[in-house]
Amino acid sequence: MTPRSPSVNEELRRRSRERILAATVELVGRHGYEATTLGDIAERAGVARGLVSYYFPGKRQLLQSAVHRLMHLTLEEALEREPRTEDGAERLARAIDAILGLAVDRPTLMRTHMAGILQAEGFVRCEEQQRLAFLLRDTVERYGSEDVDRDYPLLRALLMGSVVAVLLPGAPMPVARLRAELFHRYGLAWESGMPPDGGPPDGMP
Amino acid sequence: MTPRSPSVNEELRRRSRERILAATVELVGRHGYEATTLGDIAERAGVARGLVSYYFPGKRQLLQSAVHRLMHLTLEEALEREPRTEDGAERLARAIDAILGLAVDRPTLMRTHMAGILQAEGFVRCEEQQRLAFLLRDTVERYGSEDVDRDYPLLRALLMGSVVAVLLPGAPMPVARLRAELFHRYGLAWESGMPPDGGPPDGMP
Amino acid sequence: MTPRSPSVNEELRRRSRERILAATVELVGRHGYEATTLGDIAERAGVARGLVSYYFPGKRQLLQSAVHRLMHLTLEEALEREPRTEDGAERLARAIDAILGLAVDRPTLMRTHMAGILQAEGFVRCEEQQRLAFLLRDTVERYGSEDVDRDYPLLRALLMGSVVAVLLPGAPMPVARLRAELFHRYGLAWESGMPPDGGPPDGMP
Amino acid sequence: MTPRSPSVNEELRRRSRERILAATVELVGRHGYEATTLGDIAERAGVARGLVSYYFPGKRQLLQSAVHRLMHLTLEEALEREPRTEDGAERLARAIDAILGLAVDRPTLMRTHMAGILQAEGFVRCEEQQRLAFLLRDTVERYGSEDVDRDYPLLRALLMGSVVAVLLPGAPMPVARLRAELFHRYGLAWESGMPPDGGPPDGMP
DNA sequence: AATGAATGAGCCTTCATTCAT
DNA sequence: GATGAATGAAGGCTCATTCAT
Repeated sequence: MTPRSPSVNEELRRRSRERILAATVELVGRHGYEATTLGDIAERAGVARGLVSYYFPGKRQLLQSAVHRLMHLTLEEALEREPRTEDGAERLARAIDAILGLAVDRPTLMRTHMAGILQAEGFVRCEEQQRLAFLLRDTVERYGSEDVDRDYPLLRALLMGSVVAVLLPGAPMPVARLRAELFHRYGLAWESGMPPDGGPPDGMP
Repeated sequence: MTPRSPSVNEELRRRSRERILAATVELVGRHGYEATTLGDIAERAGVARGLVSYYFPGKRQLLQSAVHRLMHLTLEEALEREPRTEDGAERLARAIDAILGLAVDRPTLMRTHMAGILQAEGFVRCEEQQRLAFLLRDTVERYGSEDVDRDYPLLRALLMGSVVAVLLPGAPMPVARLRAELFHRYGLAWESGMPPDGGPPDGMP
Repeated sequence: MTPRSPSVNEELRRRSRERILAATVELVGRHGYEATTLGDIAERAGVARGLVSYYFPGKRQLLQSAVHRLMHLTLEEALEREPRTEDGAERLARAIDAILGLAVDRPTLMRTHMAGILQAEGFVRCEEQQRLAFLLRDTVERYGSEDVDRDYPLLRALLMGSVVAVLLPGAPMPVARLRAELFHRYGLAWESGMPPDGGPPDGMP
Repeated sequence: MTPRSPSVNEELRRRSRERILAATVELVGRHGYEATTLGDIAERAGVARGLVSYYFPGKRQLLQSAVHRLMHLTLEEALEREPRTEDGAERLARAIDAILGLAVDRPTLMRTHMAGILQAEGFVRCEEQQRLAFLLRDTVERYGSEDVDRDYPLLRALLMGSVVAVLLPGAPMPVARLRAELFHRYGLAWESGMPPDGGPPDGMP
């Protein structure tokens, strides 16, 4: 007989949002953007169709939030992985490997994401994007950048361009080669980073 | 009621195709992919709505053909520009500058194009794409590659990734910087290539 | 192997338009505005769903066109009815009876129509409305008005207000009474006009 | 945790209701029916979204209550205005002027209202409507009607029809003219009524 | 009495594509 | 070779309403 307490409401909201974001990553990652409808996402998330529109102002923005959240979580996990390190170079290496790893592990999702942010009006500053940006800026800073406002966009553009190069249909660039170029550019040791999926790819010296 | 001669027919066909392709480049370059309908394109080209679908098997493929044709023409012009040269390095430099120049001159078109080829089913081998590929392979070969089947995809991926990096919404990478990185990678002299729009950008050594 | 001739196209278009308009009058007249969907209308008209939107820029405008067309046809028929007359008063009487007759015969349709033109943006000058206006202006003119630009709006407003009064839910005004007031206002003889459905209603002196 | 006393509860309820009704008049009067959502109204009234539906059984009914309440208040004020009068003709004149005044002062609101009661199921007997009806019946009675059950609906229909004629989009009827016709019909003196906004309009004899 | 997260039916619209001519 | 009327699936979105608290 009493309205729900604010904290309960917040928890309710948070849970619904997360279910929707998770469902989005899953379905778009599997079937692509156009083949996934908001109805599919709602169904998968176990919420009503309208709730998706209630929380996210559009399909594209939803995907943005979902992928940026995934990138943030992945990056965070890589940076905090044991043995935890404070070494700036090591952290940058881990960041690079985390992003490239996403391209390898979830090619459809990342392709869709890249396509999305390239399209007009496709890039929107959502909360999740902000969190990812913060983490990446911090990584650049700890790496020893003297001008983060210059070096962060550079790293971001290089990473995104690399993701595209790796995912290019027809004749993609081998990840190992791109990793090597990026590592070389930033003066990182090959052994750094440690891609979750194992050691150096085949064919690398 | 005399049947048209085959050659006249072919000429008619060629003209219609070209008008459609030109209209596509223009409209998509101005308004983007989704905001441009096949009806708009047909109207602009001065042909009937149905003719567009009659010549091109889909909207996406039409865009592919249109952009690849533009890239091919641009590249060809750069390579044949006076003073014509047979020097492989110079020709590669010109090719890189031509592609980066397109990204700068027609950002919306190139963004749309990149988004298109990233999407599932987005990349189709059309005639125009073949011609572009041939020219680029030739450039790699004359540059001195010993393994064109390895080096051509590499160059292609690097170029496409660079276009994305340059066009990245939010915080793009400066073209000059990217040009420098590519030239350095391929051991090209800064003075090579000669971007049509002038000499080295400010701030570059 | 030759495109359809323009005249054939026009006939095709006219037929589709009319089927849609007729279906609209029928369905909205039976079930009301909100209970009728464009899909229902398309189905009834035997055309594809999209064709309705192709010809009419919106549901409301479609209804406007449909009802104005009906009013025009009804009015025209009343004015041309045998014995045809050139007498201005008689023609005005017929016009008044025709409009009031519509309110009586198709209450739901006319209620919906009145509601439509009262709503914001609800009144749009469509071709059908123009034709109706022309006929009514002509009637006012032949009646002997010295200032049609003043007297036509007056008649129109009186007629529309009368329709509303006749259709007012809860406690409508008897048509006969309203007819009497209008006829008196314009100095028309009770015997004029001749409503199609018979002589003077019961209870009138 | 002490239960609120019944009277306090009632006061709370009354206040919430009134805030909602006021917000409705304001928002619908400004933006129209469709452009106003229950959410907007709740926000403006400073209550929760659900409370509006809790108090009023539907959007249409809410609007009915809101406008009928406004009409009742306006009418009441006109009838009680100093110098207060018991003269039946004078009171009827005031009533007519009050209603026409509303059409002039709040065109969007009254248009919306008329559209609402014309629509199927649009007319609902709410408490506010009852109060308005009572006041108008009383006015008819004091005016000297011998058959209120016949004359009240007549007056009501004439008034509503007049409001429509005045508000007709495209080519409305001048209020002064309509006022004259109504006054003439009921044998009222032009000087009666006294529209709040001043004396007889220009151009009237 | 009041809250607001959640519901979900239903709507209009767009537009690539087809096909008779 | 070309036309354009017609198709019809698909889609995102709004919003009045419900209900647990």
